[in-house]
Amino acid sequence: MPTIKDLARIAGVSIGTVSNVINNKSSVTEESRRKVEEAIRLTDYKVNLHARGMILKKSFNIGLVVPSILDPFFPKLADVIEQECEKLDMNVILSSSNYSPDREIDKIEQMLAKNVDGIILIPESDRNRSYVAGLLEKETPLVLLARRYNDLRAPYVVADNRKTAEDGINYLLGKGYDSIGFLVSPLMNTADEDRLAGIQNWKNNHSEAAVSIHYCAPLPVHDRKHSMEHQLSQGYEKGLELIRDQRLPRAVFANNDYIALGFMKACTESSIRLPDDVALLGVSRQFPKELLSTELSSFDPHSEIMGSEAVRILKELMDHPERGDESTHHIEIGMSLIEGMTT
Amino acid sequence: MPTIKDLARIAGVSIGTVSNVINNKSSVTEESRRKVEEAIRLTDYKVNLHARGMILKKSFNIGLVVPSILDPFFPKLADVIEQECEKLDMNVILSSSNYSPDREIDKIEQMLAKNVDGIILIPESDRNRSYVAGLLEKETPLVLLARRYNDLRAPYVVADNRKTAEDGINYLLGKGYDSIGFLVSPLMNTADEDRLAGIQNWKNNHSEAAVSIHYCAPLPVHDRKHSMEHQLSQGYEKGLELIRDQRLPRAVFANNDYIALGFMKACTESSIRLPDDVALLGVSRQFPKELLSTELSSFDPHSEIMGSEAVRILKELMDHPERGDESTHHIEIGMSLIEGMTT
DNA sequence: GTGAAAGCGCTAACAT
DNA sequence: ATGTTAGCGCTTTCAC
Repeated sequence: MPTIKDLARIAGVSIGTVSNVINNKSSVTEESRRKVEEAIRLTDYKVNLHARGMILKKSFNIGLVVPSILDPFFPKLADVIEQECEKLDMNVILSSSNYSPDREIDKIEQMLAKNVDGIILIPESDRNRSYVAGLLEKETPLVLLARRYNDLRAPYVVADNRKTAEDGINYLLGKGYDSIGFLVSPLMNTADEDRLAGIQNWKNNHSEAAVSIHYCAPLPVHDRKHSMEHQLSQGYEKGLELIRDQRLPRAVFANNDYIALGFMKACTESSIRLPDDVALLGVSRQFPKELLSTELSSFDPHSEIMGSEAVRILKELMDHPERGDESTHHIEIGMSLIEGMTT
Repeated sequence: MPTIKDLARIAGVSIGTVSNVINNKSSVTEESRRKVEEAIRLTDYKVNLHARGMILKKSFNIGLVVPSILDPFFPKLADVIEQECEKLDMNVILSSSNYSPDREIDKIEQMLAKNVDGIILIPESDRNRSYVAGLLEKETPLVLLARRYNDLRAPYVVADNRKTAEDGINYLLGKGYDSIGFLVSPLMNTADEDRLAGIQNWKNNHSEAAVSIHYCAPLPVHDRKHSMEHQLSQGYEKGLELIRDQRLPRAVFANNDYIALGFMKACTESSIRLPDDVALLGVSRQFPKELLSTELSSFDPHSEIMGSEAVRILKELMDHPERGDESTHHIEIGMSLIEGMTT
C-alpha cells in the first residue's frame, strides 16, 4: 500500500503538500495539485484511516444496535441510517442485541472499544436504563431510536405513539364503529407503553365510549428473539377467543401489525369478514400489501424520517457535544394512517 | 482516554510490559500482570484500535454488501454473519447496494478505503463481473454469498439451486401430482438461473414428463429495489392468468417464495383450494408460518449455514491469503424441504 | 522479565 | 506556497 511519502517522492513535492492536496487545504499550486493527483491515480493510493483516525480521534464509523435484525421494522431503519451516514462519509457498524439486555451492553461496549464516533441505540426494553444513564456521561454521543427511556435526559427519536393511539380511536369512531377493542401486546418497550397510555388517556376523557382493552399473553422473557412470531400468534389466539366467546367488538385496534395480522388470520379461518363483521386497524405498517390477502389499514411510522432524524441529531452531537441535553433532541414523529381494506 | 503510557505510570512498569499484559504475551511476572490489570480497571482503559491497527495493518472489521436490506432473506444472512464475526472479535460494516451495480462498486470501494480485513459480497446480479474479477487480484479477501459468478475463480457459498430444483420436481411427482408448472421470475442472478437450469436439465432427462415452464414479466432494471413486491405481484398476475385461461397444472413449483405467495393470493381470491385444486411449492422459505393464512411448502435454504460458512472461508483467506483459489472454497449447500399445507 | 526506542502513516504547527 | 518535524498510541525488536 502506497503512503503519502510515496506520493511525495513520485510527485516531487513534500509530504506536507501531499497532505494539503488530499485534504483540500488552502494554498496549493495548481501545478502541485496536478502532480499529486497524478501520483494518486498512478499508485491507486488510499488514505490509511488508522493513521488519520489516530490524529483526528475519529473512526468515521457509527454503531447501530438493534434488538433484532429479523423483525422487518429494524432493517427499515437500518437502511435509512446507512444511507444517511453515507452522505456524511460515515459507515455503520451493525449489531443485534437479540433482545438480550446483557448482549445489548456487550455490543455497546464493543462499539466503544472500536472508537465509534457515535451510537444509535434501539433499546430492547428499558432494562438497561441505568447502564444507558452511565453512557450519557461518556463522551461518545448516543441517540435512542424508536424507544425512549422515561425520565432520562437522553436524546431520542420516537414515533408519537400516544397521539397515534388516540388518532386510531377517533378514526374508528368517526367511521361509525361504535365499539372498539384495543389489542395490546405484552408491554416490552415504551412504544407499546405509550400507545396503551394514549388509549387509557382517551378513555379517561371519554368515559361514555365503548372502548375495551384486551391483553395478550406476555412473551416469555427468555425468548424475545421470536417476538414477531409470538405476537402474530397472540393476535391469532386472542382473535379466536373473542370470536368463540362472541365478544367481538365492532372494530379492533391492534397495538401493532403483527398482532393485527394474527387477528386477521383468526377471522379468515372463522369466516369473519373484514371490515363487514369486524373492522381492523394496525399500527406500524410492516408488510407490503402484495403479501397480504387483504390490505390492512395501519399507521405508517415513517421509518425514513425517524432514521434520518436520528442520524441528524447524532451528527449534531458529534459536532457540538456541549448541546448534549438540549430538549430539541427529543423528537416525536407523527404516524400517518394508510387506509387499507379492513376499515 | 487513558493510554498504555498512563497504565505504565500507574502500575509502575514499562510500556512494553503493559503491552505484553494486554496481549497475553509470554513472560510477564504474576506481580506485574496484577498491577497492570489493576491499573486497567482503575482507568477504564480501552485499547486504541487505530494505533493497534496501524501496526497490525488490520481493522478487525469486515464489510458486508447486500443487494437490499428490506428483503428478509438478506437480514437473515446478515444476522448470522454478525454473530459469527463476533466470535472472531470482528465487526461487520453493513451496506446495501440497493440493486444498483454502480452503488455496489461504490460500496466496495468505500469498504476498501476503510481498510476492512475482508469482504462478503452478495452480488446484486452479474453485471459487475469484471470489476469483481479485478477485486480478486487485490489483497483484501472476498467471498461471494448466495450468488456466484460463472467461470470466475472467486470463493463462494451458495445454495445448491440446481439440485433443489430437481428435488422439487421429484417431490411433486412422487406426491402424485402429474403435471407441474414451474413459475420462474425474471432471471436476475445465478440463484434463479441455476434453479431454471436444474428444471431444464430434468426435463431433458425426462422428456415424457408434463413439466412446463412459465415466465413472469421481468422486473424493470431501474427498479430492482422493489424486487420483493414485484415478484409477489408477478406470482399473483401469473396465477390469475393461468386460472383464467384454465391452464392450471396439477402442481405449481415457484422459483421462490415471493412468487409462490403471490400465486397463493391469486388462488385464494379465485376460490382455488390448495392443495386440492392445485398444489404449491416454493423455494427459499421466507416468512414465519404465523404470518401466512396457509403454511406454504418450501425449501429452507439454511441461511445460518450459508452465513457461517461464508465467515469461515473469509477468515481462512484472511489467515492464509495464498489459498485464495482453492476449489475447497466453492461451497454449495443443500436445501431442506419443509412440508406445509400446500402440497 | 523488563525497559528503551524505533516506527507504523498521517495531520498540524511551524519554519522557510 | 512548500518543506520540516513532532507526535498520535501502539507493537515489536533488541539490549539489559
